Amino acid sequence: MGGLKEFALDIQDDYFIFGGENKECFGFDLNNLTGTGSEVLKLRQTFSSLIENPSTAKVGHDLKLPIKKFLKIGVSAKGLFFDTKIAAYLLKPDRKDYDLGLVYLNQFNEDLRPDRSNRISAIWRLKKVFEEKMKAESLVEVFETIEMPLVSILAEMELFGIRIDVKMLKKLSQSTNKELSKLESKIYRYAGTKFNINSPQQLKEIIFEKLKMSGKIRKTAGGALSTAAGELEKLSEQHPIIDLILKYRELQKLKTTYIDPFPELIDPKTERIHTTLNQTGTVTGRLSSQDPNLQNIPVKTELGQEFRRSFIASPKYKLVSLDYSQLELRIAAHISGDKKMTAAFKRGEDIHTRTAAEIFEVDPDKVTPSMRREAKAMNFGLLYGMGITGFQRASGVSKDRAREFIDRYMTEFDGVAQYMESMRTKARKDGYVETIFGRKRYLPEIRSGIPQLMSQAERMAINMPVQGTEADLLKLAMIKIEKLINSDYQPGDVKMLLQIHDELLFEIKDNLAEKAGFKIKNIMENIYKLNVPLTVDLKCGYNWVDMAPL
DNA sequence: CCCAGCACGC
DNA sequence: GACGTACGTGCTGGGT
Repeated sequence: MGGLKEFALDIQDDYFIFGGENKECFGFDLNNLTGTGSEVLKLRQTFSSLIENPSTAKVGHDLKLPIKKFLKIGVSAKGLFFDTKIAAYLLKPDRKDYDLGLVYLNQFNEDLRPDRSNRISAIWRLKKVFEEKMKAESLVEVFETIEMPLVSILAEMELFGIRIDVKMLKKLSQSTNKELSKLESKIYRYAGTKFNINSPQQLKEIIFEKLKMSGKIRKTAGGALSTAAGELEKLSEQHPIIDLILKYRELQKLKTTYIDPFPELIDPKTERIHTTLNQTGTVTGRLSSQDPNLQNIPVKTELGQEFRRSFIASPKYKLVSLDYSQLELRIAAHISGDKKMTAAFKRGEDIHTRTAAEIFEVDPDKVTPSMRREAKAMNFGLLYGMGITGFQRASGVSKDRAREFIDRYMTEFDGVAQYMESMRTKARKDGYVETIFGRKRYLPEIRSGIPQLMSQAERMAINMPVQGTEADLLKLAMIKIEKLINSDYQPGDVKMLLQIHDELLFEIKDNLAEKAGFKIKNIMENIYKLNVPLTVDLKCGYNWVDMAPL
Protein backbone atom coordinates (compact mmCIF):
# COMPACT_ATOMS: atom_id res chain seq x y z
CA MET A 1 0.00 0.00 0.00
CA GLY A 2 3.01 2.29 0.16
CA GLY A 3 3.06 2.74 -3.61
CA LEU A 4 -0.14 4.73 -3.80
CA LYS A 5 0.23 8.23 -5.18
CA GLU A 6 -3.28 9.26 -4.35
CA PHE A 7 -5.96 7.69 -2.21
CA ALA A 8 -9.35 8.42 -0.75
CA LEU A 9 -9.90 7.96 2.94
CA ASP A 10 -12.97 7.79 5.06
CA ILE A 11 -13.52 7.28 8.72
CA GLN A 12 -16.55 6.24 10.70
CA ASP A 13 -16.24 5.78 14.43
CA ASP A 14 -12.68 4.52 14.72
CA TYR A 15 -12.82 2.40 11.61
CA PHE A 16 -10.59 3.76 8.91
CA ILE A 17 -10.85 2.83 5.25
CA PHE A 18 -8.87 3.91 2.21
CA GLY A 19 -8.80 3.08 -1.43
CA GLY A 20 -7.29 4.22 -4.70
CA GLU A 21 -9.42 5.13 -7.64
CA ASN A 22 -10.69 1.92 -9.25
CA LYS A 23 -8.77 -0.12 -6.72
CA GLU A 24 -10.02 -2.20 -3.90
CA CYS A 25 -10.41 -0.73 -0.45
CA PHE A 26 -8.50 -1.62 2.69
CA GLY A 27 -9.77 -0.91 6.13
CA PHE A 28 -8.94 -1.44 9.78
CA ASP A 29 -9.72 -0.22 13.24
CA LEU A 30 -7.50 2.66 14.34
CA ASN A 31 -7.33 1.14 17.80
CA ASN A 32 -5.27 -1.65 16.29
CA LEU A 33 -2.46 0.88 15.88
CA THR A 34 -2.11 1.82 19.52
CA GLY A 35 -0.60 -1.34 21.02
CA THR A 36 3.11 -2.10 21.50
CA GLY A 37 3.48 -5.54 19.90
CA SER A 38 5.87 -5.91 16.97
CA GLU A 39 3.06 -6.57 14.50
CA VAL A 40 1.30 -3.39 15.66
CA LEU A 41 4.48 -1.35 15.38
CA LYS A 42 5.04 -2.61 11.88
CA LEU A 43 1.50 -1.80 10.81
CA ARG A 44 1.77 1.57 12.46
CA GLN A 45 5.01 2.30 10.63
CA THR A 46 3.46 1.47 7.27
CA PHE A 47 0.39 3.51 8.15
CA SER A 48 2.16 6.65 9.29
CA SER A 49 4.61 6.65 6.40
CA LEU A 50 1.62 6.74 4.09
CA ILE A 51 -0.35 9.36 6.05
CA GLU A 52 2.65 11.58 6.74
CA ASN A 53 4.03 11.41 3.19
CA PRO A 54 3.33 14.81 1.66
CA SER A 55 3.61 13.47 -1.89
CA THR A 56 0.82 10.95 -1.34
CA ALA A 57 -2.33 12.91 -1.98
CA LYS A 58 -5.32 12.38 0.25
CA VAL A 59 -8.87 12.73 -0.92
CA GLY A 60 -11.81 12.69 1.45
CA HIS A 61 -15.08 14.16 2.57
CA ASP A 62 -14.49 16.15 5.76
CA LEU A 63 -10.79 15.41 6.16
CA LYS A 64 -10.63 17.28 9.45
CA LEU A 65 -12.20 14.29 11.20
CA PRO A 66 -9.58 11.68 10.21
CA ILE A 67 -6.81 14.25 10.69
CA LYS A 68 -7.90 14.68 14.30
CA LYS A 69 -8.01 10.93 14.85
CA PHE A 70 -4.53 10.59 13.42
CA LEU A 71 -3.16 13.45 15.50
CA LYS A 72 -4.52 11.78 18.62
CA ILE A 73 -2.32 8.75 17.96
CA GLY A 74 0.65 10.91 17.06
CA VAL A 75 0.37 10.79 13.28
CA SER A 76 0.48 14.13 11.50
CA ALA A 77 -1.22 13.93 8.11
CA LYS A 78 0.55 15.65 5.22
CA GLY A 79 -0.37 16.12 1.57
CA LEU A 80 -4.01 16.96 2.11
CA PHE A 81 -5.20 17.50 -1.25
CA PHE A 82 -8.88 17.34 -1.96
CA ASP A 83 -11.77 17.61 0.46
CA THR A 84 -15.06 17.07 -1.37
CA LYS A 85 -17.03 18.65 1.48
CA ILE A 86 -15.13 21.90 1.07
CA ALA A 87 -15.37 21.76 -2.71
CA ALA A 88 -19.13 21.35 -2.40
CA TYR A 89 -19.19 24.33 -0.04
CA LEU A 90 -17.21 26.64 -2.32
CA LEU A 91 -19.44 25.75 -5.25
CA LYS A 92 -22.61 26.35 -3.24
CA PRO A 93 -21.97 27.92 0.16
CA ASP A 94 -25.61 28.33 1.20
CA ARG A 95 -26.44 24.69 1.96
CA LYS A 96 -27.38 23.82 5.53
CA ASP A 97 -25.78 20.42 5.47
CA TYR A 98 -22.78 19.00 3.60
CA ASP A 99 -23.03 15.36 4.70
CA LEU A 100 -21.57 13.06 2.07
CA GLY A 101 -24.90 11.34 1.44
CA LEU A 102 -26.70 14.64 0.86
CA VAL A 103 -24.00 16.11 -1.35
CA TYR A 104 -23.96 12.91 -3.38
CA LEU A 105 -27.72 12.82 -3.70
CA ASN A 106 -27.78 16.44 -4.74
CA GLN A 107 -25.06 15.97 -7.32
CA PHE A 108 -26.10 12.68 -8.93
CA ASN A 109 -29.71 12.32 -7.86
CA GLU A 110 -28.90 8.88 -6.50
CA ASP A 111 -29.00 7.62 -2.95
CA LEU A 112 -25.64 6.77 -1.49
CA ARG A 113 -25.66 3.26 -0.12
CA PRO A 114 -24.15 3.32 3.35
CA ASP A 115 -21.49 0.61 3.05
CA ARG A 116 -17.95 1.79 3.23
CA SER A 117 -16.63 0.97 -0.20
CA ASN A 118 -19.57 2.91 -1.64
CA ARG A 119 -18.52 5.94 0.36
CA ILE A 120 -15.02 5.70 -1.09
CA SER A 121 -16.27 5.45 -4.66
CA ALA A 122 -18.70 8.32 -4.03
CA ILE A 123 -15.80 10.48 -2.89
CA TRP A 124 -13.89 9.73 -6.08
CA ARG A 125 -16.92 10.40 -8.21
CA LEU A 126 -17.58 13.73 -6.51
CA LYS A 127 -13.96 14.73 -6.75
CA LYS A 128 -13.95 14.37 -10.52
CA VAL A 129 -17.06 16.48 -10.96
CA PHE A 130 -16.10 19.14 -8.41
CA GLU A 131 -12.60 19.52 -9.84
CA GLU A 132 -14.05 20.46 -13.21
CA LYS A 133 -16.72 22.69 -11.73
CA MET A 134 -14.22 24.59 -9.61
CA LYS A 135 -12.03 25.16 -12.66
CA ALA A 136 -15.01 26.42 -14.62
CA GLU A 137 -15.94 28.79 -11.77
CA SER A 138 -12.38 29.96 -11.02
CA LEU A 139 -12.57 28.62 -7.48
CA VAL A 140 -9.37 26.58 -7.66
CA GLU A 141 -7.20 29.28 -6.13
CA VAL A 142 -9.45 29.77 -3.09
CA PHE A 143 -9.68 26.01 -2.73
CA GLU A 144 -5.96 25.30 -2.97
CA THR A 145 -4.41 28.34 -1.31
CA ILE A 146 -6.98 29.17 1.34
CA GLU A 147 -9.35 26.35 2.23
CA MET A 148 -7.31 23.15 1.91
CA PRO A 149 -4.25 24.40 3.84
CA LEU A 150 -6.60 25.49 6.63
CA VAL A 151 -8.07 22.05 7.28
CA SER A 152 -5.25 20.65 9.38
CA ILE A 153 -4.80 23.98 11.19
CA LEU A 154 -8.41 23.84 12.38
CA ALA A 155 -7.92 20.20 13.40
CA GLU A 156 -4.98 21.19 15.59
CA MET A 157 -6.81 24.13 17.14
CA GLU A 158 -9.80 21.97 18.05
CA LEU A 159 -7.61 19.28 19.52
CA PHE A 160 -5.44 21.63 21.53
CA GLY A 161 -8.34 23.51 23.11
CA ILE A 162 -8.22 26.34 25.61
CA ARG A 163 -7.71 26.34 29.36
CA ILE A 164 -10.50 27.38 31.69
CA ASP A 165 -10.43 28.25 35.38
CA VAL A 166 -13.18 25.96 36.69
CA LYS A 167 -13.02 27.15 40.29
CA MET A 168 -13.62 30.68 39.12
CA LEU A 169 -16.63 29.56 37.08
CA LYS A 170 -18.16 27.70 40.02
CA LYS A 171 -17.87 30.81 42.18
CA LEU A 172 -19.30 32.94 39.42
CA SER A 173 -22.19 30.51 39.08
CA GLN A 174 -23.02 30.83 42.77
CA SER A 175 -22.92 34.62 42.87
CA THR A 176 -24.99 34.83 39.68
CA ASN A 177 -27.60 32.46 41.13
CA LYS A 178 -27.91 34.61 44.24
CA GLU A 179 -28.26 37.76 42.21
CA LEU A 180 -30.84 36.12 39.96
CA SER A 181 -33.08 34.99 42.81
CA LYS A 182 -32.92 38.49 44.33
CA LEU A 183 -33.96 40.01 41.01
CA GLU A 184 -36.65 37.38 40.61
CA SER A 185 -38.39 38.19 43.89
CA LYS A 186 -38.15 41.94 43.28
CA ILE A 187 -39.72 41.49 39.85
CA TYR A 188 -42.56 39.38 41.28
CA ARG A 189 -43.19 42.04 43.93
CA TYR A 190 -43.45 44.80 41.34
CA ALA A 191 -45.59 42.63 39.10
CA GLY A 192 -47.85 41.67 41.98
CA THR A 193 -47.67 38.05 40.89
CA LYS A 194 -45.32 35.21 40.07
CA PHE A 195 -44.81 34.50 36.39
CA ASN A 196 -42.14 33.05 34.09
CA ILE A 197 -39.82 35.96 33.35
CA ASN A 198 -38.16 33.87 30.65
CA SER A 199 -41.38 33.69 28.69
CA PRO A 200 -41.75 36.70 26.38
CA GLN A 201 -45.44 35.89 26.12
CA GLN A 202 -46.05 36.07 29.86
CA LEU A 203 -43.71 39.03 30.19
CA LYS A 204 -45.58 41.14 27.65
CA GLU A 205 -48.86 40.45 29.46
CA ILE A 206 -47.38 41.73 32.71
CA ILE A 207 -45.85 44.82 31.14
CA PHE A 208 -48.48 45.92 28.67
CA GLU A 209 -51.67 44.56 30.23
CA LYS A 210 -51.24 44.22 33.98
CA LEU A 211 -48.94 47.25 34.45
CA LYS A 212 -50.45 49.04 31.44
CA MET A 213 -47.19 50.48 30.12
CA SER A 214 -47.24 51.91 26.61
CA GLY A 215 -45.07 53.56 23.98
CA LYS A 216 -43.79 53.14 20.43
CA ILE A 217 -43.07 49.45 20.80
CA ARG A 218 -42.13 47.31 17.84
CA LYS A 219 -44.16 44.23 17.02
CA THR A 220 -42.53 40.82 16.67
CA ALA A 221 -42.79 38.79 13.47
CA GLY A 222 -45.76 37.03 15.05
CA GLY A 223 -47.57 40.34 15.64
CA ALA A 224 -47.13 40.48 19.42
CA LEU A 225 -45.61 43.45 21.23
CA SER A 226 -41.88 42.88 21.45
CA THR A 227 -40.06 42.55 24.75
CA ALA A 228 -36.60 42.80 23.20
CA ALA A 229 -34.10 44.83 25.20
CA GLY A 230 -34.21 47.76 22.77
CA GLU A 231 -37.98 48.05 23.17
CA LEU A 232 -38.04 47.61 26.94
CA GLU A 233 -35.49 50.40 27.30
CA LYS A 234 -38.07 52.82 25.92
CA LEU A 235 -40.24 51.99 28.92
CA SER A 236 -37.61 52.20 31.63
CA GLU A 237 -38.82 55.63 32.82
CA GLN A 238 -42.34 54.34 33.29
CA HIS A 239 -41.67 51.63 35.84
CA PRO A 240 -38.71 50.39 37.92
CA ILE A 241 -39.49 46.77 36.95
CA ILE A 242 -38.00 47.33 33.47
CA ASP A 243 -34.40 47.74 34.58
CA LEU A 244 -34.75 44.69 36.80
CA ILE A 245 -36.05 42.62 33.91
CA LEU A 246 -33.21 43.74 31.67
CA LYS A 247 -30.69 42.86 34.35
CA TYR A 248 -32.41 39.51 34.92
CA ARG A 249 -32.22 38.76 31.19
CA GLU A 250 -28.52 39.57 31.07
CA LEU A 251 -27.72 37.34 34.04
CA GLN A 252 -29.96 34.50 32.87
CA LYS A 253 -28.30 34.56 29.44
CA LEU A 254 -24.82 34.49 30.91
CA LYS A 255 -25.71 31.75 33.36
CA THR A 256 -27.50 29.35 31.00
CA THR A 257 -25.37 29.83 27.89
CA TYR A 258 -21.93 30.24 29.36
CA ILE A 259 -21.33 29.94 33.08
CA ASP A 260 -23.24 26.72 33.81
CA PRO A 261 -22.53 24.67 30.66
CA PHE A 262 -18.80 25.34 30.46
CA PRO A 263 -17.54 23.31 33.42
CA GLU A 264 -19.34 20.27 31.92
CA LEU A 265 -17.61 20.85 28.60
CA ILE A 266 -14.11 20.60 29.98
CA ASP A 267 -12.39 17.50 28.67
CA PRO A 268 -11.12 15.69 31.79
CA LYS A 269 -8.12 14.36 29.85
CA THR A 270 -6.89 17.74 28.66
CA GLU A 271 -8.64 19.94 31.25
CA ARG A 272 -9.46 22.22 28.39
CA ILE A 273 -12.45 23.33 26.33
CA HIS A 274 -12.53 21.97 22.79
CA THR A 275 -14.79 23.67 20.27
CA THR A 276 -15.67 22.49 16.79
CA LEU A 277 -14.68 24.92 14.05
CA ASN A 278 -16.95 24.63 11.06
CA GLN A 279 -15.35 25.44 7.72
CA THR A 280 -18.58 25.08 5.73
CA GLY A 281 -21.00 26.86 8.03
CA THR A 282 -21.40 30.35 6.58
CA VAL A 283 -22.42 31.77 3.23
CA THR A 284 -19.69 34.41 3.30
CA GLY A 285 -16.61 32.30 4.00
CA ARG A 286 -16.37 32.98 7.68
CA LEU A 287 -15.70 30.16 10.10
CA SER A 288 -18.25 29.26 12.72
CA SER A 289 -17.71 27.67 16.11
CA GLN A 290 -19.99 25.34 18.04
CA ASP A 291 -20.28 23.04 21.07
CA PRO A 292 -19.39 25.44 22.55
CA ASN A 293 -19.41 28.54 20.40
CA LEU A 294 -16.17 30.29 21.35
CA GLN A 295 -16.73 33.11 18.86
CA ASN A 296 -19.42 34.76 20.95
CA ILE A 297 -17.89 34.83 24.42
CA PRO A 298 -19.24 37.95 26.18
CA VAL A 299 -17.05 41.02 26.27
CA LYS A 300 -19.26 44.06 26.84
CA THR A 301 -20.90 43.79 30.24
CA GLU A 302 -19.15 43.49 33.59
CA LEU A 303 -20.42 39.97 34.20
CA GLY A 304 -19.47 39.05 30.64
CA GLN A 305 -15.93 40.20 31.32
CA GLU A 306 -15.94 38.27 34.59
CA PHE A 307 -16.78 35.13 32.61
CA ARG A 308 -14.18 35.88 29.95
CA ARG A 309 -11.57 36.12 32.71
CA SER A 310 -11.94 32.38 33.25
CA PHE A 311 -10.19 31.80 29.93
CA ILE A 312 -6.59 31.49 31.08
CA ALA A 313 -3.12 30.60 29.88
CA SER A 314 -1.37 27.38 30.89
CA PRO A 315 1.39 27.70 33.51
CA LYS A 316 4.48 29.38 32.01
CA TYR A 317 2.42 30.55 29.03
CA LYS A 318 0.70 33.78 28.11
CA LEU A 319 -2.37 34.51 26.06
CA VAL A 320 -1.59 36.76 23.12
CA SER A 321 -4.42 38.42 21.24
CA LEU A 322 -4.12 40.20 17.91
CA ASP A 323 -7.02 41.96 16.34
CA TYR A 324 -7.29 43.91 13.15
CA SER A 325 -8.44 47.49 13.58
CA GLN A 326 -11.51 48.35 11.45
CA LEU A 327 -10.71 45.56 9.02
CA GLU A 328 -14.11 45.48 7.30
CA LEU A 329 -14.17 49.23 6.71
CA ARG A 330 -10.63 49.13 5.35
CA ILE A 331 -11.67 46.38 2.98
CA ALA A 332 -14.72 48.44 1.99
CA ALA A 333 -12.40 51.40 1.30
CA HIS A 334 -10.14 49.17 -0.79
CA ILE A 335 -12.84 47.45 -2.82
CA SER A 336 -14.84 50.59 -3.43
CA GLY A 337 -11.78 52.71 -4.10
CA ASP A 338 -13.50 55.55 -2.27
CA LYS A 339 -11.08 58.50 -2.25
CA LYS A 340 -12.02 60.08 1.06
CA MET A 341 -12.24 56.85 3.01
CA THR A 342 -8.97 55.59 1.56
CA ALA A 343 -7.23 58.87 2.37
CA ALA A 344 -8.52 58.81 5.93
CA PHE A 345 -7.09 55.34 6.52
CA LYS A 346 -3.83 56.28 4.87
CA ARG A 347 -3.48 59.24 7.22
CA GLY A 348 -4.21 56.97 10.18
CA GLU A 349 -7.26 58.95 11.21
CA ASP A 350 -10.12 57.80 13.41
CA ILE A 351 -12.49 56.77 10.65
CA HIS A 352 -15.73 57.54 12.47
CA THR A 353 -14.56 61.02 13.44
CA ARG A 354 -13.48 61.69 9.87
CA THR A 355 -16.82 60.44 8.57
CA ALA A 356 -18.61 62.80 10.95
CA ALA A 357 -16.38 65.69 9.89
CA GLU A 358 -17.23 65.12 6.23
CA ILE A 359 -20.96 64.74 6.76
CA PHE A 360 -21.40 67.64 9.19
CA GLU A 361 -18.84 69.76 7.37
CA VAL A 362 -16.80 70.58 10.45
CA ASP A 363 -13.17 70.12 11.44
CA PRO A 364 -12.43 66.73 12.99
CA ASP A 365 -11.63 68.44 16.30
CA LYS A 366 -15.12 69.97 16.29
CA VAL A 367 -16.81 66.56 16.04
CA THR A 368 -18.91 65.90 19.14
CA PRO A 369 -19.40 62.45 20.68
CA SER A 370 -22.96 62.29 19.35
CA MET A 371 -21.83 63.26 15.85
CA ARG A 372 -19.23 60.51 16.00
CA ARG A 373 -21.79 58.01 17.26
CA GLU A 374 -24.10 58.73 14.32
CA ALA A 375 -21.23 58.50 11.87
CA LYS A 376 -20.18 55.19 13.38
CA ALA A 377 -23.72 53.83 13.01
CA MET A 378 -23.62 54.96 9.39
CA ASN A 379 -20.31 53.23 8.72
CA PHE A 380 -21.62 50.01 10.17
CA GLY A 381 -24.83 50.44 8.25
CA LEU A 382 -22.86 50.72 5.05
CA LEU A 383 -21.33 47.30 5.60
CA TYR A 384 -24.76 45.78 6.05
CA GLY A 385 -26.53 47.55 3.20
CA MET A 386 -28.72 49.40 5.63
CA GLY A 387 -31.58 51.64 4.52
CA ILE A 388 -33.19 54.71 6.06
CA THR A 389 -35.31 52.82 8.60
CA GLY A 390 -32.43 50.70 9.73
CA PHE A 391 -30.21 53.70 10.24
CA GLN A 392 -32.99 55.49 12.06
CA ARG A 393 -33.32 52.59 14.47
CA ALA A 394 -29.60 52.22 15.02
CA SER A 395 -28.90 55.91 15.51
CA GLY A 396 -32.14 57.07 17.08
CA VAL A 397 -32.53 60.13 14.84
CA SER A 398 -35.73 61.20 13.08
CA LYS A 399 -36.67 59.83 9.69
CA ASP A 400 -36.01 63.08 7.83
CA ARG A 401 -32.67 63.44 9.53
CA ALA A 402 -31.83 59.82 8.73
CA ARG A 403 -32.63 60.39 5.07
CA GLU A 404 -30.59 63.58 4.94
CA PHE A 405 -27.74 61.94 6.78
CA ILE A 406 -27.61 59.02 4.34
CA ASP A 407 -27.83 61.40 1.36
CA ARG A 408 -24.91 63.41 2.72
CA TYR A 409 -22.93 60.24 3.31
CA MET A 410 -23.49 58.96 -0.22
CA THR A 411 -22.55 62.34 -1.67
CA GLU A 412 -19.38 62.72 0.36
CA PHE A 413 -18.33 59.09 -0.03
CA ASP A 414 -19.38 58.70 -3.61
CA GLY A 415 -17.03 55.76 -4.16
CA VAL A 416 -18.95 53.85 -1.52
CA ALA A 417 -22.24 54.73 -3.22
CA GLN A 418 -20.87 53.49 -6.53
CA TYR A 419 -19.64 50.29 -4.94
CA MET A 420 -23.09 49.56 -3.52
CA GLU A 421 -24.74 50.13 -6.86
CA SER A 422 -22.17 48.07 -8.74
CA MET A 423 -22.69 45.07 -6.44
CA ARG A 424 -26.46 45.25 -6.96
CA THR A 425 -25.90 45.40 -10.70
CA LYS A 426 -23.39 42.58 -10.72
CA ALA A 427 -25.61 40.30 -8.65
CA ARG A 428 -28.51 40.96 -11.03
CA LYS A 429 -26.37 40.44 -14.12
CA ASP A 430 -24.12 37.52 -13.05
CA GLY A 431 -26.27 36.00 -10.34
CA TYR A 432 -23.44 36.19 -7.81
CA VAL A 433 -20.95 38.45 -6.05
CA GLU A 434 -17.42 37.54 -4.98
CA THR A 435 -14.46 38.41 -2.76
CA ILE A 436 -11.17 39.72 -4.08
CA PHE A 437 -9.90 36.12 -4.04
CA GLY A 438 -12.85 34.84 -6.04
CA ARG A 439 -14.96 33.24 -3.33
CA LYS A 440 -18.56 33.41 -4.54
CA ARG A 441 -22.05 33.76 -3.20
CA TYR A 442 -25.03 33.21 -5.48
CA LEU A 443 -28.07 35.42 -4.95
CA PRO A 444 -30.88 34.13 -7.19
CA GLU A 445 -33.54 35.98 -5.19
CA ILE A 446 -32.28 39.29 -6.57
CA ARG A 447 -34.20 38.46 -9.76
CA SER A 448 -37.26 37.09 -8.01
CA GLY A 449 -39.42 40.15 -8.56
CA ILE A 450 -40.54 39.95 -4.91
CA PRO A 451 -39.55 43.34 -3.44
CA GLN A 452 -38.67 42.13 0.02
CA LEU A 453 -36.51 39.25 -1.26
CA MET A 454 -34.87 41.52 -3.82
CA SER A 455 -33.86 44.14 -1.25
CA GLN A 456 -32.62 41.44 1.07
CA ALA A 457 -30.48 39.98 -1.73
CA GLU A 458 -29.15 43.48 -2.48
CA ARG A 459 -28.00 43.91 1.10
CA MET A 460 -26.32 40.49 0.94
CA ALA A 461 -24.65 41.53 -2.33
CA ILE A 462 -23.23 44.62 -0.63
CA ASN A 463 -22.06 42.83 2.49
CA MET A 464 -20.63 39.55 1.16
CA PRO A 465 -17.58 40.87 -0.74
CA VAL A 466 -16.48 42.78 2.36
CA GLN A 467 -17.20 40.14 4.99
CA GLY A 468 -15.94 37.38 2.69
CA THR A 469 -12.69 39.16 1.90
CA GLU A 470 -12.17 39.63 5.62
CA ALA A 471 -12.62 35.87 6.08
CA ASP A 472 -10.16 35.20 3.24
CA LEU A 473 -7.53 37.49 4.79
CA LEU A 474 -7.84 35.93 8.24
CA LYS A 475 -7.55 32.44 6.79
CA LEU A 476 -4.47 33.43 4.78
CA ALA A 477 -2.94 34.93 7.91
CA MET A 478 -3.63 31.76 9.89
CA ILE A 479 -1.89 29.68 7.22
CA LYS A 480 1.15 31.93 7.10
CA ILE A 481 1.37 32.12 10.90
CA GLU A 482 1.16 28.33 11.17
CA LYS A 483 4.13 28.11 8.80
CA LEU A 484 6.09 30.49 11.03
CA ILE A 485 5.19 28.46 14.10
CA ASN A 486 6.36 25.22 12.50
CA SER A 487 9.59 26.64 11.10
CA ASP A 488 10.77 28.96 13.88
CA TYR A 489 9.50 27.46 17.14
CA GLN A 490 9.66 24.26 19.13
CA PRO A 491 6.48 22.21 19.09
CA GLY A 492 4.09 23.51 21.72
CA ASP A 493 5.80 26.87 22.28
CA VAL A 494 3.33 28.83 20.14
CA LYS A 495 -0.23 27.56 19.72
CA MET A 496 -3.10 29.13 17.83
CA LEU A 497 -6.24 28.81 19.95
CA LEU A 498 -9.06 30.74 18.34
CA GLN A 499 -10.13 32.87 15.41
CA ILE A 500 -12.92 35.34 16.07
CA HIS A 501 -13.45 36.83 12.59
CA ASP A 502 -10.98 39.73 12.95
CA GLU A 503 -8.99 38.46 15.91
CA LEU A 504 -6.56 35.61 16.56
CA LEU A 505 -5.82 34.28 20.04
CA PHE A 506 -2.62 32.40 20.84
CA GLU A 507 -1.03 30.71 23.80
CA ILE A 508 2.72 31.33 23.82
CA LYS A 509 5.59 30.40 26.17
CA ASP A 510 5.93 33.46 28.39
CA ASN A 511 9.56 34.21 27.49
CA LEU A 512 8.72 34.08 23.77
CA ALA A 513 5.39 35.89 23.88
CA GLU A 514 6.56 39.38 23.06
CA LYS A 515 8.85 38.53 20.15
CA ALA A 516 6.49 35.96 18.66
CA GLY A 517 3.61 38.41 19.09
CA PHE A 518 5.37 41.03 17.01
CA LYS A 519 6.25 38.50 14.32
CA ILE A 520 2.62 37.43 14.09
CA LYS A 521 1.48 41.05 14.03
CA ASN A 522 3.85 41.68 11.17
CA ILE A 523 2.45 38.76 9.19
CA MET A 524 -1.12 39.93 9.78
CA GLU A 525 -0.46 43.54 8.78
CA ASN A 526 1.26 42.47 5.57
CA ILE A 527 -0.89 39.50 4.66
CA TYR A 528 -2.13 41.15 1.50
CA LYS A 529 -1.44 44.54 -0.02
CA LEU A 530 -4.55 46.69 -0.08
CA ASN A 531 -4.89 50.37 -1.03
CA VAL A 532 -5.07 51.12 2.68
CA PRO A 533 -2.76 50.02 5.49
CA LEU A 534 -3.82 47.19 7.78
CA THR A 535 -3.15 47.69 11.46
CA VAL A 536 -3.23 45.11 14.22
CA ASP A 537 -3.55 45.63 17.99
CA LEU A 538 -1.32 43.29 19.93
CA LYS A 539 -2.12 42.45 23.55
CA CYS A 540 -0.80 39.96 26.06
CA GLY A 541 -1.81 38.65 29.49
CA TYR A 542 -2.62 35.67 31.69
CA ASN A 543 -6.35 35.74 31.00
CA TRP A 544 -8.54 36.91 28.13
CA VAL A 545 -9.52 40.21 29.79
CA ASP A 546 -6.55 41.62 31.63
CA MET A 547 -4.26 42.08 28.67
CA ALA A 548 -1.71 44.85 28.18
CA PRO A 549 -0.66 46.26 24.81
CA LEU A 550 2.80 45.17 23.72
C1' DC B 1 -38.87 18.00 17.29
C1' DC B 2 -39.48 22.51 15.47
C1' DC B 3 -40.24 27.37 15.57
C1' DA B 4 -40.38 31.99 17.78
C1' DG B 5 -38.21 35.30 20.43
C1' DC B 6 -34.34 36.73 22.46
C1' DA B 7 -29.28 37.64 23.27
C1' DC B 8 -24.21 36.92 22.79
C1' DG B 9 -20.19 37.82 19.32
C1' DC B 10 -18.11 40.18 14.91
C1' DG C 1 -48.61 51.54 6.92
C1' DA C 2 -45.05 48.72 8.23
C1' DC C 3 -41.03 47.36 7.14
C1' DG C 4 -36.25 45.36 6.14
C1' DT C 5 -28.70 46.03 9.11
C1' DA C 6 -24.63 41.40 7.20
C1' DC C 7 -22.93 36.70 9.37
C1' DG C 8 -23.29 33.11 13.05
C1' DT C 9 -24.81 29.68 17.81
C1' DG C 10 -27.64 28.63 21.59
C1' DC C 11 -30.91 29.37 25.28
C1' DT C 12 -36.02 28.96 26.97
C1' DG C 13 -40.86 28.60 26.12
C1' DG C 14 -44.59 26.75 23.82
C1' DG C 15 -46.82 24.14 20.41
C1' DT C 16 -46.94 19.74 17.64
